[in-house]
Amino acid sequence: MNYDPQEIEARWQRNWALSGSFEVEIDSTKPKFYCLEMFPYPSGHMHMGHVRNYSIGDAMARFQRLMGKNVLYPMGYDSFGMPAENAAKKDGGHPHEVTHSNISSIRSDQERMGYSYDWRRFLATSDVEYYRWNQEMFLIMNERGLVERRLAPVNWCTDCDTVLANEQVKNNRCWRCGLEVVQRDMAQWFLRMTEYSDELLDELDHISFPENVKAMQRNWIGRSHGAHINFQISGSDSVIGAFTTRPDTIFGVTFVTLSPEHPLCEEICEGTEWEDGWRELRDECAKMSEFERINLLKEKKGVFLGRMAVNPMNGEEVPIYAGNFVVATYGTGAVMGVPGHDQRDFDFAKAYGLEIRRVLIQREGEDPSSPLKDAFEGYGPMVNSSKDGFDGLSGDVAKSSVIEALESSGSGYGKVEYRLKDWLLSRQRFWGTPIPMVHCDSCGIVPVPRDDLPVRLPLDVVFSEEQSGNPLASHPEFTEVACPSCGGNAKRETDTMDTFFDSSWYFMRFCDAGNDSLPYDRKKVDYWMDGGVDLYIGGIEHAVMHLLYARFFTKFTRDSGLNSVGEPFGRLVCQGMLNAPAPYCEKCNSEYHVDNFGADCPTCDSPLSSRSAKMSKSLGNTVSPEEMVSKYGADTVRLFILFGANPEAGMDWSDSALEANNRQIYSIIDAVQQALSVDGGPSEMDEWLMAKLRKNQTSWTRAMSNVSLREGVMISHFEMLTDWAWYIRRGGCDPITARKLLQVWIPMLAPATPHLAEEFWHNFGADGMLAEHILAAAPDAPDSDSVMAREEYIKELINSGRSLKSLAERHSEGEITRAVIQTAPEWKAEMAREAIRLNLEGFDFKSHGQSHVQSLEVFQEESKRGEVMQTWMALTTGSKKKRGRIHSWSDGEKSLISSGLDETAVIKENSEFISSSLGVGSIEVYRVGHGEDVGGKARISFPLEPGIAFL
RNA sequence: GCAGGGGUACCCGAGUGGUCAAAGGGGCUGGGUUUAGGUCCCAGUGCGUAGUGCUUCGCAGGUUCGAAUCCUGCCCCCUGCACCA
Repeated sequence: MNYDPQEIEARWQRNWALSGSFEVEIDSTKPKFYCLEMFPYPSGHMHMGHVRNYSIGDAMARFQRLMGKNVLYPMGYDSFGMPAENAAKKDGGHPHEVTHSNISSIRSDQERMGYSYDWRRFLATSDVEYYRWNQEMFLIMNERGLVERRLAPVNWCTDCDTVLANEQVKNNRCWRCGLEVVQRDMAQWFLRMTEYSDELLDELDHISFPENVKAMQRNWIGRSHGAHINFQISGSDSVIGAFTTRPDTIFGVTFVTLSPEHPLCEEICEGTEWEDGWRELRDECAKMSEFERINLLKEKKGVFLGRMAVNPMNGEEVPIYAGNFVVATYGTGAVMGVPGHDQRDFDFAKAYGLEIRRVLIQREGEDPSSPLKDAFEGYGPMVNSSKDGFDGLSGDVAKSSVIEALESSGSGYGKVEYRLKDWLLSRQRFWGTPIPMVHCDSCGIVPVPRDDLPVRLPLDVVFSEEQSGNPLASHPEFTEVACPSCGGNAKRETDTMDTFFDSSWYFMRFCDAGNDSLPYDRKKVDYWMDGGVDLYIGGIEHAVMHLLYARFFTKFTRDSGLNSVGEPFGRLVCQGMLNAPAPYCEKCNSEYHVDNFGADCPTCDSPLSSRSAKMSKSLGNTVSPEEMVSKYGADTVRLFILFGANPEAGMDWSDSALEANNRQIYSIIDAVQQALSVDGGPSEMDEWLMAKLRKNQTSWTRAMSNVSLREGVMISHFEMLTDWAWYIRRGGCDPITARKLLQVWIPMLAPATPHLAEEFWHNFGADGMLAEHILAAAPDAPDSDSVMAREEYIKELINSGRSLKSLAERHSEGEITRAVIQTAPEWKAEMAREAIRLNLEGFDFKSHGQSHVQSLEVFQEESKRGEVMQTWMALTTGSKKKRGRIHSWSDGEKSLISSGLDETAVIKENSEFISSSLGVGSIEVYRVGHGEDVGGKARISFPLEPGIAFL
């Protein structure tokens, strides 16, 4: 076959589209499989990371179709967001046009790869057909009390000109542009995601996300159980509320610390000598950059505020400090200081000369007054409690006793605190879903009635670099509106939604993408989403953001009666990084742009080596999918990607490995063509090939089901080929067997290399397209094991013969021309059969083995005793390092022995093959005793391991 | 510091009590096919040895008849979070 991937691939892509092979609807006769990749932001062309993501998804979608599943596999675009808006600002035009031209180019790249999407379900979140349902969802949330507008300190990114959600701030920097964020007080729209904190956390135990993703989400939600404790300010009506997870250390409190931003600070020290100190600390903290904070915070810094607080448990007065280490936004922004049992407080107390009190001991009997070198942060019995009834209590009992006491005195209560915050939804940008709210002078904030939806983004907006702020705000046709409630003059909300809102439910919209009267039909979503998306593939970077928002959203829609399922994703696979070589300086431990290959380090002038690094524009080590596809075809690129590493593992790009995979494709083509043209007759090898086929199909199905694609591809594209080559080498040439093989092998090639497989299927003359074919499960065949073992026997014989021959060559004068093979004598074979039989009966070889051998007839022959014993031990107990053969033989080998395999006959039948494989002119074979004991090899002969002498 | 994942031969990478000197691929070496590259096929790739032996799966111990695999301690790498009370 003249392999022209460009022609073949285009042709089959056309045919699949024409016949609608991948278009699916609800079908109650088949199990469903929903395969989904995190949809892309359309930034132009597809890059290799996308190729990896979608090649994994497509392989799984195609595999599941072969398994008879009804597979939903859609594609769409997360097309709202800043890059398009920025591009419009820079180059003119409207983000809408920029976006749509990008979508068409990435889509054509995807089509060129042959991904089997149901393109009818295409969606782009920036199209009003999609985002109007965002607005509807928002209004439903509002009706359910999940929307809140409130004034709050928010994260502001100056570069992006907008606020950011907590999740979008990494190390105090904007996740998108990397600029440091600043705090601002603004009135913003929030979604009350914290309503679902517990469910979001607890359900993690029941979903199959990778452990690291679960850990990140658990961390993020950060639930801690503890107590809220009120410390009365001495001589004031005000109270400092502090959250602690360690109420059992309440008697160790020797100070209370407020965050410098805490509103009570000012009240406490205003007009006193302490005020200046506090103001200084507060200002310092407020303007601290991230870098400074990391350095400064190593040193705990605090100022006394001049007043005392009362410990509600014992009435003791302790000083109140403001401290730079107290986070304003966590808990209450106030901490009780227990230096004896908290290292941070310990350091603080040391620095400011505060009392360190021991109120827990590590173990019973320890001296309660022994001083502490460091804080003891573990649990232990309470001591030195300045109130009766607590000493001796420890752990949870101690905690709940303290909480009980606090509750009965009204000075505190048990409390669960979360790190998770409500979702800050509003963005001060144009290219997003308009928030459907109206500000009316007389009615206040009024939601847009659902019948008035959608609130459309105007298309007649001119973007320019000079402008700052949201262009919507200066677009009167958009902002001027009649109040839906009173009809008076009102202004539209100009904030738009965070784009994570769009991606929080698109997977449900895909189930019913064309619906123009509802976000989606409940029946359809309940069918496709049952048990969640069956396989969701994407990058780890969304472990917290997207995956948490989507989980929240699904629970909200469930509680609103829109769908049944509460967890959106059944199985999540995060694909690993795609790396490529980059110049690397070991001395500076840094990577440089590929332009530096062969040069010296730009920093230290030492020679650069090479190291694998994440493909990135900045290093220039990217590989263009278009280029690779035009050079080798999509199938080669897909094969390389899937075979290079399992989905979760990182993988290195390698041009030579890509070429090797291309060669592999040629080999497969040759093999398939050969299989289509063999014209011999049946042989013993047919049964073997069929046995291997069954075995391969079974392990392939298992591997693929488990998304172990590398293993799957290895079987379909490598082992199957090796088997075919062996079949031919061993003289197999039966056209009927070959067709039986192809009937199964060709479909197995489809997940990774679908075009090639489809072409084979066509040449094979099968009915219909492979894309719509269902592969029957491999039939059971009980004799497979021994058929394979028999062939394995010959392989092993050749293998050990080869290594022996090289030894023999060193010991023999002349050239080696022949081999004499002595198979094990009947008594050894008989002994092996008996050992296998006894083992099945549960015979205790350790205690009765010795006496059993001695009772055997062969043992009576004195000259043989040593060999008999040796054979018996090798068969049963083995040596220190090697187990007895009855344990190490495979089922197939055991059945060969038990059925009395005639080794001599097998070798004779295959003598020509064996002698040519061993590179000897001839071989002679007989059972030990039936000929001369050449080279004294009789003793070495063992069942399945004949003695071989080279002459 | 906390959490999660890792460390296997020249490289990538499977393997989670015995069938393991350890799959598969890449690279490298040798042979064959090819009267041209290329492709393709076969073999070798820890050391030893006319065969059952020795050493090796981050380091050091331990459990076991037997450990890459289980346990303990340590070192190193990656990822995320981080004065979170």
